[in-house]
Amino acid sequence: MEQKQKSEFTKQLILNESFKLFYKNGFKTTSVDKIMKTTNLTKGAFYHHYKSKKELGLEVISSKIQQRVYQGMITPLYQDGNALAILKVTFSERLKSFSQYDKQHGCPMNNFINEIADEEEAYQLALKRIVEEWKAALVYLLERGKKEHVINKTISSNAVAVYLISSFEGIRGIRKLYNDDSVLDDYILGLSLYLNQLKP
Amino acid sequence: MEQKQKSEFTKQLILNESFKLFYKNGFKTTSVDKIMKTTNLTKGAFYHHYKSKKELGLEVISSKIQQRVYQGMITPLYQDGNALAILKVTFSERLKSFSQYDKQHGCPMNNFINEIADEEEAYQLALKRIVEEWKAALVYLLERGKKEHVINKTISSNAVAVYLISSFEGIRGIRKLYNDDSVLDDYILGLSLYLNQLKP
DNA sequence: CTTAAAACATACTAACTAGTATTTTTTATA
DNA sequence: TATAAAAAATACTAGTTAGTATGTTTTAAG
Repeated sequence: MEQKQKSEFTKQLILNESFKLFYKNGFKTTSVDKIMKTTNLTKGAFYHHYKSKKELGLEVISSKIQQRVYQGMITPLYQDGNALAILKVTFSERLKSFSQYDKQHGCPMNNFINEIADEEEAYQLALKRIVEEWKAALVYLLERGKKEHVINKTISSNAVAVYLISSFEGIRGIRKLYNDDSVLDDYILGLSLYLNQLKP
Repeated sequence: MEQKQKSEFTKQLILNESFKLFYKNGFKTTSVDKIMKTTNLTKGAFYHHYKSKKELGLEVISSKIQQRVYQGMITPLYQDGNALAILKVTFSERLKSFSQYDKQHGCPMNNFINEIADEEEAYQLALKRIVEEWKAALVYLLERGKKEHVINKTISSNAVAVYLISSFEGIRGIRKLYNDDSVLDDYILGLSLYLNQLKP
């Protein structure tokens, strides 16, 4: 009984440290050796729990990264309340809540997308799954907003959802180039202009 | 006299092949060995022309990538004509003009930003320079549009410029996840909705 | 034609890479 | 408490990495 728990703990430890190192230094340039050094375990433990680095990468995406996006950007969209206000708050508060570290290193999902999505279909699929769920949540909220006469019925929810996701992921990258938040402030202003124009 | 030309040709050859390989496989995972194999030259030639891989990376950014962004996204903004129409055409035509290969591999600049901007200040600066010139061109065009009563004077040109750049770079990444253009069509629709709302 | 420098080639280093083979330690259970 | 399986450690392989040291070839200029 205790063994299973300990084993699961080890696997999670490797997963957590991997996520951190991938976020900090990139996936391809983080070695299994480096990961295992931070866990104070050895390669034997790694290959006991994961059959390859690729398998680990996929699990980091479908577990750690998905959780993060859900918590920060998807779950809030299912709240009750004015759809437009929820959009505005979710996007801008998320940006404002990031630590200096997170601003400097961008979006873990976007980093993965740009580093390895064009390399291997398995990564592509795992990442697409998250984006699609994000998009679905946005479309749901926009449609609700339309029903409740808060959002212009003539606009395409799909198009707005894609545009919102694109701009958010884009700014997470652009922000890496700067050492202050002015570009984020510009983005938030641009976003709120955009959202205001979705009114009926 | 001839020597200088040949030497310059070699340096450009290395630069061009590097750009292609960085675009295809990423910067950190493209080795100097691989680059020199595609040029049919050897390591001796490489380190004669470039003092390090980092120096090469910086030159790829400030030369190859800058040229590409200028040609595709900046120069067109300085055309005469309706500012809003120029924006719409420049962004959507650029997206539509990409080859399958370019759609799959995203934006070279955005790839660099997400791969190495948080690693080394020199890369950050070289990339920022391009983004700033792009932003300046957009702001110039938006201001001209305001003067010519084509664009709403109350909006912030800076904010719109940042929002446009973010969404464009974002969609270039998101598109990597898909095998068809529907997400690009959604983006273009979302963009034109957005641009229409910039009218006075 | 000689000479020196520039352009490039060859052969190396030391560190790192993903993954494997084998052994030791720990744990559950009979 | 004996035993087998799970968990983890150790030691290895074969390949790759950026960069260097030392050659050889080519070219320009006297």
